[in-house]
Amino acid sequence: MKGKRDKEETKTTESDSSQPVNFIRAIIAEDIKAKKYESRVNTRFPPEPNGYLHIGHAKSICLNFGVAAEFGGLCNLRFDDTNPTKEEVEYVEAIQEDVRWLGFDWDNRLYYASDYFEQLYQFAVQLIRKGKAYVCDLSPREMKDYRGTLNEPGRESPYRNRTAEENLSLFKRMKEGEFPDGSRTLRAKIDMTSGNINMRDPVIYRILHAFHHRTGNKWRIYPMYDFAHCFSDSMERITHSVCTLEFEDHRPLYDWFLDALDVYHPQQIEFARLNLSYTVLSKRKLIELVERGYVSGWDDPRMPTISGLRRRGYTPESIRNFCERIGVAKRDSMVDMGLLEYCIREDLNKTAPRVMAVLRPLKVVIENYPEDLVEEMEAINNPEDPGAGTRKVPFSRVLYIEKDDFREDPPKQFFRLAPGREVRLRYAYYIKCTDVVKDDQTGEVMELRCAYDPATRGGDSPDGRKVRSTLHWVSASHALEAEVRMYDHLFTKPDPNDVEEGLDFKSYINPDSLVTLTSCRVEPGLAGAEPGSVYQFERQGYFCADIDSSEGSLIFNRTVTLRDTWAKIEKLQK
RNA sequence: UGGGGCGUCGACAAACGGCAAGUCAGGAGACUUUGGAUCUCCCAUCUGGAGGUUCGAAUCCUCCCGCCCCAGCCA
Repeated sequence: MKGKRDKEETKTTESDSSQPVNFIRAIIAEDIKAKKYESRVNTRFPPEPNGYLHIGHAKSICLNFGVAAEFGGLCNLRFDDTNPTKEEVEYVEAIQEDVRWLGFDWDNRLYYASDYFEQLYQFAVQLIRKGKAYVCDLSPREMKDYRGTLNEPGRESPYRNRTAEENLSLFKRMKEGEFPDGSRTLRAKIDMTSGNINMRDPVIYRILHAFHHRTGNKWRIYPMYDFAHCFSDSMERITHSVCTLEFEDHRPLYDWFLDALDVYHPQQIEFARLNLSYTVLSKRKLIELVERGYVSGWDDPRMPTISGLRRRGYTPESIRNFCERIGVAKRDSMVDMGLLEYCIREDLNKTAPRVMAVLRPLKVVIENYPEDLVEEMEAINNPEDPGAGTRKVPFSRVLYIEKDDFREDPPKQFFRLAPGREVRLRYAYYIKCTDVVKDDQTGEVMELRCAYDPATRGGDSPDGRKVRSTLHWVSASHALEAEVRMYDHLFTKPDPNDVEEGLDFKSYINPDSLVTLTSCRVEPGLAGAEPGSVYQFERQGYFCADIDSSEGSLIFNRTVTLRDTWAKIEKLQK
């Protein structure tokens, strides 16, 4: 058993072409070789519970948990909950659900920065004792003024040289709640002339008389990110503290705090955050979409949130594959939404049962088909998976086909049904269109009259004649009615963050990002489709039963369309 | 004009001085009872630019150009 495992491990390390190398994996591999951190690997995923997780977080989750697993290490889940004014339990619960759903497990290593408040307070006291921190009475306005600008150095606070005793006493009184919000801060004493503004005596603690979702009213002072994060990493004995590029400037501060108290020192490594075309991935913007009602909620299937993607029909597997494919690097980039769509198609193609559903029904009467006859046609559930078996689909004289599958004046290369033309009905018969019934007033095509060839049952013609097209269909009297929500990109612009003068990102919201179709007809086998279950509606795309769906009212979300060669041709013709 | 990063195919992204991987997109064809899937082939004589070092440079050096981040008591 052990021998076998060793062999497998050897194999995977040798063929590391299967695991794309990225610079973070490379650093960790080298550290292990150099016996740094006793060759341990312990990463962490540290979300702030102030919003839902999105696909950009998935990149970080896959990286942190993935790399830990790969090197036989651990990854902690830690809530970075140091700002009670923005954080909520709703988010901490949703975040855990999403990480778990993505397929990752933190075992018993669920931590909160707020669990460290007492220890963090002690660290701050130590810093004061060492003369490396001081209580500052500058108002926010004044502090900004003293900070200087990008080009000019800052000036030292007049409170910078208080004695340790005075600082200790003041800091204690801050903790006790003696002072109002904003009246004082605890600051690190570093260098007001530093070119790196983060080093110009950054605030470590601020006064906040706010209720914290975990510590209640116990604290009136809360640590800032830079202070809390490095020490949290240190206390958890994190080896590699992976974060996004905007924290690169904070690394000197991260290092400064840990060195100042000479404690265990993880290393911070930064990578570029994900940008995805046709959507936004900033929490601020996502919150705005939710709160202003541009979408139905965090789990609106158009949202790039994990919960939105889940409701849309994306699988954890497809998202993990996506994160693997996009790679990890330090340069800013914008990943094509098409790649995410490719990943879900790739997954669903292998697993989704095929089914026939008519989204925009057009009535077809097979005039030479017996009035009362109903035949059960055998259909393949998944051509990619023979084990998925077959099913029976009822066929009768009156059917529905897709409106788009008929053209009175078929353009070049349109192979589907047209007057006088013969096509195949999938798993059924060849039919030929003999007549078109139109509305007298509008001229709209209301119904097609067709003739079938009984010799083609099952879809093959004994005389070997070919038809260019195969259409999906449902039997009118057997089909179930369903609502189908056709989702598309939330934004019309590849980069909605690139705003023109006088507009903002919301100006580019796609008005057709949701088109609801109500009188769709689906094959009877879909009765009672489990919410969340995904199907391929043949020739259309992948659809999943929405959580709003029930036995009595079927609702499907379009996850993604199938690749559509005809749509491409048609677009070129226009 | 300060500090920190980054520039390789339309989009991602490898290559760590030895002669530009792979993936998506795109194109051509084969096959096809999904215009799906699958399969085959094509798609950077070139790595932001200019010099230099070297037998040899995307990789090293110099200068230039461009893009991103930082002036919250947010993370």
